[in-house]
Amino acid sequence: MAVTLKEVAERAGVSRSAVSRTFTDGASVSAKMRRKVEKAARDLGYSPNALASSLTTGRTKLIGLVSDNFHNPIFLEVFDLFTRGLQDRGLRPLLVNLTEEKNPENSVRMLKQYSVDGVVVASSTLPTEFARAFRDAGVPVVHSFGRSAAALQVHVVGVDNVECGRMAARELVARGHTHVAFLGGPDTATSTQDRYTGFMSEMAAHPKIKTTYSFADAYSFYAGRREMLRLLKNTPAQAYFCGDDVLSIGAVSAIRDSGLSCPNDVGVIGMNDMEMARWESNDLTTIHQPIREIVTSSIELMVAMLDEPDRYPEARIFPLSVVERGTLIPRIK
Amino acid sequence: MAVTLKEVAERAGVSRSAVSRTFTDGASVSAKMRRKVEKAARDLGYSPNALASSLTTGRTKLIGLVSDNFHNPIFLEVFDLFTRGLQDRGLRPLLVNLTEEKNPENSVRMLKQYSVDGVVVASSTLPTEFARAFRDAGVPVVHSFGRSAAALQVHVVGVDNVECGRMAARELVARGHTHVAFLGGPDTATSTQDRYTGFMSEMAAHPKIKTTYSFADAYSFYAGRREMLRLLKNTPAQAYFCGDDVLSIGAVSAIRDSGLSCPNDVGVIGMNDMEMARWESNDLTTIHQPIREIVTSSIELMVAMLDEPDRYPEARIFPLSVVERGTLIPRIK
DNA sequence: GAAATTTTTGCAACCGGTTGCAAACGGGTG
DNA sequence: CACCCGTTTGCAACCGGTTGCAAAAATTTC
Repeated sequence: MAVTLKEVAERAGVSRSAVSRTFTDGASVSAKMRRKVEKAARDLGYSPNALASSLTTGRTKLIGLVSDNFHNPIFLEVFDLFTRGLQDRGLRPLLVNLTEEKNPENSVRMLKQYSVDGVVVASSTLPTEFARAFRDAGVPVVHSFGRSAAALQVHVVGVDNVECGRMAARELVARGHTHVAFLGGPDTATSTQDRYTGFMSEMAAHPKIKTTYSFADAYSFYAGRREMLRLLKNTPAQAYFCGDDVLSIGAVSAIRDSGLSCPNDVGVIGMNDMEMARWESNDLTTIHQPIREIVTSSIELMVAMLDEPDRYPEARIFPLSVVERGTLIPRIK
Repeated sequence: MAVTLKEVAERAGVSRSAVSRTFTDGASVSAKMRRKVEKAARDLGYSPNALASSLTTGRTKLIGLVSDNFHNPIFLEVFDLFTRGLQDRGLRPLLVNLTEEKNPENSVRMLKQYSVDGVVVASSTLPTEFARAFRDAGVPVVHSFGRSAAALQVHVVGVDNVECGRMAARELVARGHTHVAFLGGPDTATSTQDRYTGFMSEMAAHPKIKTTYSFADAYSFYAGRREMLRLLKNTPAQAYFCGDDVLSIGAVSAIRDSGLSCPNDVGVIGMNDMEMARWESNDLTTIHQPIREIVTSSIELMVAMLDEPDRYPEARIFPLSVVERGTLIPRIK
């Protein structure tokens, strides 16, 4: 079917090695030879078989892009950034959907079978064992949007979710509220756990402010809406830190549909600052997570690891910032 | 690094062929042999190299998943369905982001280099030349969400966008409006062109109803909002068919922010019925596109083509249906 | 229990490339 | 022109598997 090296060699009247060399840069070929080979290759429409060469070189330029987050629109932005960034560096993303996959075994095996050069785990909800499983299989791993444990086992790029929780708490405190609350995503997600910890630790410094918390069962609109509707049946807090923008939008819809004003009766601050948060119809006050920078940095780290697989693991933590919009009353003073 | 067939063979004290055979189903191996080999393989942690075997079998189980639509949240649903569907059949999606790519050459070459078994082009905006370019390269192609031309060149799975335009027109007519309009996405997208054609052809049967049209420059919130704000400066139509849900949500936000009521002063009907359309905060009347069925069918078609590459091209067209929600006044009568 | 038949196994060539090594080449010196 | 040295080229082995073929083993038949 496809044109092979051998055919090109025959047509150009040279050895197979010569053809191979003209297509690997850094190899020694004379100008004359190169011209002959390129002509023959062009005539035949030859392009080298990347998989065959990977057999000897040990590199496939395939990168496993593993995620379990196919429902939160922010991940479309993430996939866009990852695919383009990888492509620009000549790497090919092999997408793995881990939704409903409770253990990493299968994916590890599959990615090993395809000899990926590295794996990017892009998820804030997957337990750290997943990333570790890939590392244990001897594959370079970057965990984007992951948790940076003290005893770092794999490279992590993301934000400090504990600090995120604190930051949200400080924002709510700065509004002068007397009752604030944490409305997290599923409490199995590491990001939720950390934000909860941060939120609570900051609030511990303000014992006079009543602080409550609860968890929605997913990072989704309906989970947020449902949980907020439930909360509104009793005495709700004056403002909520929701663990995610989509969740927040659901919560806001619950507040408004209950005949309450969103910033005035019940405030909401989200997390992520996805594109949709900016839409005038949502106008969500939220904490900005620099996803572009996180993705870019993850890719750079991945590229570096391809040359230096045993690189000492590092955590790259990016700063967060509050984006003030219309779902939280202004700071006092 | 990785364990090879040869090592397993040595440890089990058998030939390499024997090992190969126990890992290819349908091959002849005795139960005793199988046990020996599997034991050795397990001890060594062996798993066969899919790329090496592809060299002789000519199959990689790699499927190029090509798209240029990384900004419309509905495509996250599409990617979710595709990746899971392909995985379930033992196929691996190699994701290609065609954003900003004006010609197919590079991607065709790249996918050929990786010897993909097939290509799924998932886009309603890419010109048909892209799909054709892959077919010309001798790779099985399915164009999902594509246009089904009369002279079909590649397999297409999707909806009839001309009919979609007609259906929207009929809905607006049924409301008794005297001025309706088409607000399309970019007029370079084939889906927009077809919906425009259908809309106009249906309205031609109602000469007493004023019909106008315009195009937003993307399938995006801001494009929709911007265009609608512009339209509202003059005499707007009583109801608009917007070429996409995200566009619609932008248009609705423009209407409401201008102090007008959305169903009563200016109505909107969208297209796609993405998850977000259902959210109470949007409550968008729209035309449902059965993406789950389209994706499933695309995958089935792809699988069929792997066995029969020269299959005669077919178009699989799925029916649309109107989902009535809150952005269009009720039908009269 | 021998012959005929079927199943299992190993050999060796092959898939499409890469690469270490040594031979061939080219050009500069003396 | 012989000699030397740096480049360029081809040979052949190898990467990790698969597979047609024939020999070996197991099973069936009489």
